[in-house]
Amino acid sequence: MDHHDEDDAHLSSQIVEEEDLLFDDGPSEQPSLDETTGNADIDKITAQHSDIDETLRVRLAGPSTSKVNYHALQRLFTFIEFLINYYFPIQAGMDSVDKAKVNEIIYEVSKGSSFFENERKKDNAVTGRINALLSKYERIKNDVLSEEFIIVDNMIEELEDERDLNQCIVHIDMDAFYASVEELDQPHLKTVPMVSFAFQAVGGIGMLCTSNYEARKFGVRSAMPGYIALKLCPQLKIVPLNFSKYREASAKVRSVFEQYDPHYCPMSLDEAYLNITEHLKTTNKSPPEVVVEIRDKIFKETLLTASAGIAANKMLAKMCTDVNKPNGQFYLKSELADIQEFINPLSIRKIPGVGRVTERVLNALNVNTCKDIYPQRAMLYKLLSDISFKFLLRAHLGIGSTSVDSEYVRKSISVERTFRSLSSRTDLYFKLKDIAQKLAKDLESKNLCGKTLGLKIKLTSFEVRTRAKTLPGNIYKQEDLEKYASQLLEKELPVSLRLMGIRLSSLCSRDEIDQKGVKRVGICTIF
DNA sequence: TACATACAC
DNA sequence: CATGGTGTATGTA
Repeated sequence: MDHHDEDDAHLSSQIVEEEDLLFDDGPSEQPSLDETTGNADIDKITAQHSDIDETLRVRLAGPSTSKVNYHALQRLFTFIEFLINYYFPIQAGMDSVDKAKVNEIIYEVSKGSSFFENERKKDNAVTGRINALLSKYERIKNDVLSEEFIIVDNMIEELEDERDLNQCIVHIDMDAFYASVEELDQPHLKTVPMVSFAFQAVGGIGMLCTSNYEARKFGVRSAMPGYIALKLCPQLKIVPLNFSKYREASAKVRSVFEQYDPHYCPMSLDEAYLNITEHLKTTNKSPPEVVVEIRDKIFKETLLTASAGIAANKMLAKMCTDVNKPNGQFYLKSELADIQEFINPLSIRKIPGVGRVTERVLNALNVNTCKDIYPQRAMLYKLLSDISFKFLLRAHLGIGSTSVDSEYVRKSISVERTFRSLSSRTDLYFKLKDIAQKLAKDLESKNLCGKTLGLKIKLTSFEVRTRAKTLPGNIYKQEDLEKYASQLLEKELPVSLRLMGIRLSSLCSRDEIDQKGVKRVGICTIF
């Protein structure tokens, strides 16, 4: 896992590749087919009864699994299944027949572990947050909110000024990237459920990085512990990671991107944004034709397939990628009507930046699809922060950034490790030295130093704590990292830990500082 | 600034 | 038996 690819500086340690959204979100966005479609009824909002089984199961099932409303959805299940098979008859991973069973198995296997208990705690915290929001709502629900409607509608007008429909943005995502690369070398793996793994973690197989589409049919996904995957699919074939191979394949893919947008922005080894507006001026081809050409070239170069989304901005392009994966693409025309039609029926979970928790919160406020945001706008304006609210409004309007740029300014750098539970002073300080050394090495290779030092610890109970201190000057040496991190650790003792990490932020280049660690400020004159 | 959370990959 | 690592943003005190 040691990559020194400077090009990948900020990506080099990404282990888990893209989430398996196919398996997940099929059913959860389907309530829009139900009678709940249409304007969310503001009076239907009721206090959340914390259904531990339901929310916890979803939480345990992993980051990419969205809510399954067992009560409401059970009824819809056959219908949804029919629809999915009708619209996506051959897509692997869409086979969600056993989704409830998968979550059940994960739940049963996890039950009682420290991890589980911690998840339960986090889940309860979210329920508490939701109830607080709902009681806030109770107090305002009878207000007319006419002022708020006016404010929000003005806001919408302002946001409309941000809208730029003149760019053609493409989001490209390699299909089951690591698994597909492995299948090139070992074609027999294509027909068996297979995963790549990493993280020896504390024992056993470790955490899974990616799975092929055969494995996804069993509910096996990235970021799942190996032993649970084996429970779901005992015949699972587990393959070790070969990062150099993935980087090699990625370089070939990127050389194709380069031809269409020299400023393309890679998000990981297997994913990137391109702005093909300029390229389109050099050809008679339409945007989707160009993207077919790009995917074609990728295939010829690597024998790997990619999926793509084409739209007016990055958010929409990313959402479009999801529509026809794997090995497909979707073009959303840059017309207001088309954009609205595309966005409205989508589950809010499809909005990049809306995860499990936000989905739960919004669902509690009767916002299930992007369309629901609009009728609820005055209420949401009252209940959410300005930033969160504007974020939702932009999503609803289909407004997003069109800036595709590979420039990157790092804001922090860190090293963290998980290990078998440690509690003796000696062991803990030895670990800390080890981590400080790794961080010092990274700082060295990137020529960085910084003055805010953070310590992260995860107790054996999975409780996470972070402690930070801003120092008078910049540091980068192992001894300094170790010294200040030790001071922070000291105050936490005694503890039994399963993880330790050190982070350095408020960074600057070592070239910019003098011997005292004081940042040398460029003399700015007005002459 | 310090800390906890949420999210992406 | 057993649940990762790196980085960003945001809310809150």
